Amino acid sequence: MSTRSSRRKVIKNDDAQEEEEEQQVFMFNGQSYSTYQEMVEAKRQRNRDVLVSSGLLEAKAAMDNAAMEQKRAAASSRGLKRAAKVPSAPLPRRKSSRLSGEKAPGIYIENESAGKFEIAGGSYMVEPEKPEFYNRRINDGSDLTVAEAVEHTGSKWVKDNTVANAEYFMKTALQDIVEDMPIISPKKKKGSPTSVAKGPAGGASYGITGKDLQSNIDSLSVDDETYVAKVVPDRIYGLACHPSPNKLVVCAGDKKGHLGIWNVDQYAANDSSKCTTDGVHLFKTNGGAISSLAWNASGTSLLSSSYDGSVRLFDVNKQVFEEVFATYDTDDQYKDKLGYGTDDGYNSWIQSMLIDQRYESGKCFFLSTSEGGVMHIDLRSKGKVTFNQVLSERKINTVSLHPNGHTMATAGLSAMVQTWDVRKIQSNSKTSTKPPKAIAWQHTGRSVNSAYFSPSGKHLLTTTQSNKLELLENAHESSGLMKQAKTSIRHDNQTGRWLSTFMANWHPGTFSNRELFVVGSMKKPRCIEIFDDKGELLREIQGDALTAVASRCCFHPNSSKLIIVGGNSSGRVTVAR
DNA sequence: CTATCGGTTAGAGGT
DNA sequence: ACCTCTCCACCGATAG
Repeated sequence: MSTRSSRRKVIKNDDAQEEEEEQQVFMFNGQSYSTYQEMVEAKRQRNRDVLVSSGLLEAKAAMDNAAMEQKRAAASSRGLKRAAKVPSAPLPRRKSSRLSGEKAPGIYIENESAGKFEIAGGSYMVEPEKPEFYNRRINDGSDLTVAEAVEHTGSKWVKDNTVANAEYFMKTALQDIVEDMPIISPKKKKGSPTSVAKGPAGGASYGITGKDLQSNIDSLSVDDETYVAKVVPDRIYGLACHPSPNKLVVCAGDKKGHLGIWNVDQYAANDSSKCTTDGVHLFKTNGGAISSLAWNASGTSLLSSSYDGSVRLFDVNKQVFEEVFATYDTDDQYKDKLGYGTDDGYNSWIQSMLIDQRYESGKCFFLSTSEGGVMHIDLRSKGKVTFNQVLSERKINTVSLHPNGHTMATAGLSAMVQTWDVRKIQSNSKTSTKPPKAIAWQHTGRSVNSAYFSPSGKHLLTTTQSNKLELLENAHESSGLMKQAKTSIRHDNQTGRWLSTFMANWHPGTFSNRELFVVGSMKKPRCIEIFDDKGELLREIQGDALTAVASRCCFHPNSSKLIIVGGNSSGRVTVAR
């Protein structure tokens, strides 16, 4: 349909000279109108009709109603609470130096880009603000006591009893929890490890099967606000449960380097009137986002890796956060550091960490970097970098080790999933004779958030930016281009820039040959999804207490009942049990 | 090839 | 009820 009006000049009388008067006719939709205004009115009426007939008005009304109905529930107030604001004295009125006649020193901005600028002119030079420690780390790398780690969180979070509460929990309560743990780990064989040690989490089979498993899954709920607490101030990157089968202690690491530890059942165990913390204890252990958090199998040490390039280890017996690894550039002053020469520049950081389960101590781990590097660190004796190799041109998001103990999967921004033989990776990119070669690979079109081997090793589970969850069968046996995944689940993984990316995560045990994984979801109402290794959606857990997207989720590794924890973008942790 | 931009996305906290 | 802040997540396009 034409919406253009046509304008015609009609000459009424050719002969009459003074009859040169123009008479205009305004055409619209085949109708003629004698005045412009009438034509416009007709056009407006047409537009109104189109709007009404399109149904958009009804649709809008329906949406408005729906929006009214599902009003956002208020976020849980359990957990961290800010110290009350102290009203500050009004600042003295600023005096203009220009008005008071002071002369500028004749400086000007020489070069400005990306938020940085150089000041030139005169003798006045402004030194760019230098961070106090390498890569804005929390300190020079020395040990951090529990009290210091609490104090680093700042006055906003530290109240009268905060330090004492945290010290009591870390020293007494946590030690009790560790001592209370049954000894599950089998004796370790001497010599070079051939398979992943069956720690409490390592692929142990659980008694729950068939109907019991389903009813266990069905019983999971997030209805009560006691299931939610603010554990860290900012967005959650790393999430981990303490491996104790009897107690629920959840740890979360946030964007700013905070570590929050939530003793979930403190209320049940203690007289609630005495609890001022809701069981939440906050520390700051790293200077940048905590990219990964993990407990060793025996629950004695907690490792945190950070964007600031450091890895800290909290040992329950030593009661300090020890910097066990940190990246440094090739400046001579760092020559003696373990991480000498592992920092590739200003936009290089540790993207993920994986505890190497072949060694029970938890003293060996893999690190992946934003520059596509993978390192293996071994702290058992003096501390060494077993290897440090560039495996990708772009950031590597996750590293996963197959239970066979030698097939490693990497995934990241290069839009590829790749497998490698760790036994064949030489120690250093610079000195090795040949660069490492992938055993197998698959192209995913877009970046891969994560790729994890299932506890049995049968499946490699990927979460991708092309909105898929995929299960690759026996990926450790393929070479060359991998076969397309048999199971591919459509899943909205567009979390945008304010939420942590989704990373579908396995339960570390098996359920008589059945395996489970958990993943967050953008669906409304908000929910957490559980799938099995066939790709079947077993449950969407939703409830009144789950009001925000749980972008990082994991299972409790050892509880005989299923427990899921999820972390959201405001530092809150939700427990489904 | 590198840097930068705009678009997308969700939630809390303050007024 | 609105407005503001988040600012290395990632994609695709564009400029230099």
